Amino acid sequence: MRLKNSYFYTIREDVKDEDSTSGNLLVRSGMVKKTSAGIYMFLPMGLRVLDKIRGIVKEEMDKAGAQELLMPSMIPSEVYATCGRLEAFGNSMFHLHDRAMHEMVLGPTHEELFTIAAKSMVRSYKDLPFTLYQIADKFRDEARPRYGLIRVKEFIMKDAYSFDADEESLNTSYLKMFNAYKKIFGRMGIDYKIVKADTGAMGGSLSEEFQAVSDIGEDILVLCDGCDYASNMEVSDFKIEEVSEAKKQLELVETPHASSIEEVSKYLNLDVKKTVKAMLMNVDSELVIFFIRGDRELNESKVCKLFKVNEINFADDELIAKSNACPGFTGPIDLTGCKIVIDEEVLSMKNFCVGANKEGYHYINANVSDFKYDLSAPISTVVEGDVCPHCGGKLYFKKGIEIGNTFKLGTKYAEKLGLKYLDENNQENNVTMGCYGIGIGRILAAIIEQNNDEHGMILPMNIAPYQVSIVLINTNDEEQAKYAYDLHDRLEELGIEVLLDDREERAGVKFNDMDLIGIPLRITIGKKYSDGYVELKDRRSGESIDISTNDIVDYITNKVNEEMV
RNA sequence: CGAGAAGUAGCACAGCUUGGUAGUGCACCUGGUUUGGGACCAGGGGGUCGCAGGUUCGAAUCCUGUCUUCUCGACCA
Repeated sequence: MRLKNSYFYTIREDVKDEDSTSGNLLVRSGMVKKTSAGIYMFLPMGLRVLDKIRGIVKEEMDKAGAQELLMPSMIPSEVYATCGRLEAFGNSMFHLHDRAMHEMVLGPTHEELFTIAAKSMVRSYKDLPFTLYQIADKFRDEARPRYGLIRVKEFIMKDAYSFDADEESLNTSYLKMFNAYKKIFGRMGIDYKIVKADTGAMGGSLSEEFQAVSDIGEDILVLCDGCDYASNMEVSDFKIEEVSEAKKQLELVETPHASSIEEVSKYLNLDVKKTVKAMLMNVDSELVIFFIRGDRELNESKVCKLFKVNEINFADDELIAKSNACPGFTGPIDLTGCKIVIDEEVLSMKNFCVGANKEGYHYINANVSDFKYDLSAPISTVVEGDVCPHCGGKLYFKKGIEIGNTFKLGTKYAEKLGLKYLDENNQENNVTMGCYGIGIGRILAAIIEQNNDEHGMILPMNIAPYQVSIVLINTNDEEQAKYAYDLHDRLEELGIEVLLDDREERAGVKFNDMDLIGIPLRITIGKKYSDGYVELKDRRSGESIDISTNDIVDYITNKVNEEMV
């Protein structure tokens, strides 16, 4: 490709409305352009990169035996109503209607349609198993789009669905996809972790996330320094530390104006780990007060699962008034008028501090035997330094960008949509499903977040929009120009993707642009040409060497092949 | 959805307090000098100052409303 007379631009300064390195570099390189919040155009240079990522994903899906198809984006609402997912997605789904006022949605994910497609084909156990996938746009009305391509309202996703006769067969299909994912992210050189995760609106029994490690990641990954335990904070467990301490006498103490945990522990000169705080929540319009150790947070996803609800909210004053709780000084002792749930950890705590349900007072040396409760369950989040539930090692955190997710769905969708098969004994059974997603755009953002410097993005050979660039320094030198065009043509004939910068710009402008868009190898044709040499520069290492014009084609061919994975 | 900030040329911004010819840098066009890491000189093109009302002889500037974008939170497969 020649740059002269082609669509290509770059922006020299950071743009104001991008809040991430990758978002800024994508916009500055002219790969994408924001249409509105969370919606982007992919311009020619950006589409090439996207296609590379898509290509690798497709290759590995095909190798794993999955078959590609394409589903529509505009889908009748009834399809989602069948499995109760209109509610599950709520207002993160885009709604529209056709001229006959039929209610439609823009698909946020496609379990239902794939299940319906499978129904057309599956009759007997002999028809199973198989796996289908598509690479297509998904629509989710994010409350707050963020970080360039990472959180957007319209995005390209690879979603695959496996169909099996039973759980055992699902495990095989699942493992195939799981291994394909490892290959995909491995080939792209992404630094990632696989963590156990919440199944959320998808439902099912197991969910594992592929998380690209990055400081701008929105998920917290809980990792262990002693073993390979890895989980999303939403579902992360920890080992409760036993406190062996003689029980002391309960005591009411004055704590004027100290209502927050920090204030109380400071005022009483107590370790926060010796305090228990109350979370006054509205669960299904009922007041539930949760008690957890002072330094922890309430884990919403664990609580939601416990109560089988989609969401919990803070209780309002009206609801709180149904109990004798005193916000800021709420404690479990003699608390009435609400449901009391304590974290499992509290059972192991001794002589802790709790609110006294009386303005300006707390109890110290409280113990579980001092109060009644309705339920005890693990309901709090992990903090760094907690003990690993598997090996006893120390847990630490990293942030991650979710680039892939695999689910064992089980029979949820098959049951609701009537996807059944006849087994060897002529018995009707539900098909067991799995689903597997990869965010194509997120991968691009994650790669850039992990690979950039002050000059721009540094893309791997198999992702970069072009493998090699040729910078023709002096476009007026006819001999050098002719050589540049010839070299370009010869490399292209050999199947190498070349970008020839033949614009009438100064050398620095061209160098900077090639660096910005992350082309791995750059050939410079300039002052050493008369001696029979061109310069070859490696984007990642920054090292450059002079190569004879006789050897450059072979050298480039070998180097490109070497780096393609 | 709650709180805050901002919308002026393709991009980044000044001007607004105190109303009176719409500016700067980059980018773009023409000519010249340059030519290996974002050149220089001279000349030039490009704006209904987010939108709609209002106040005023006169509004980018003051007032009201509205839309959009960004930040923090809530939400999030």
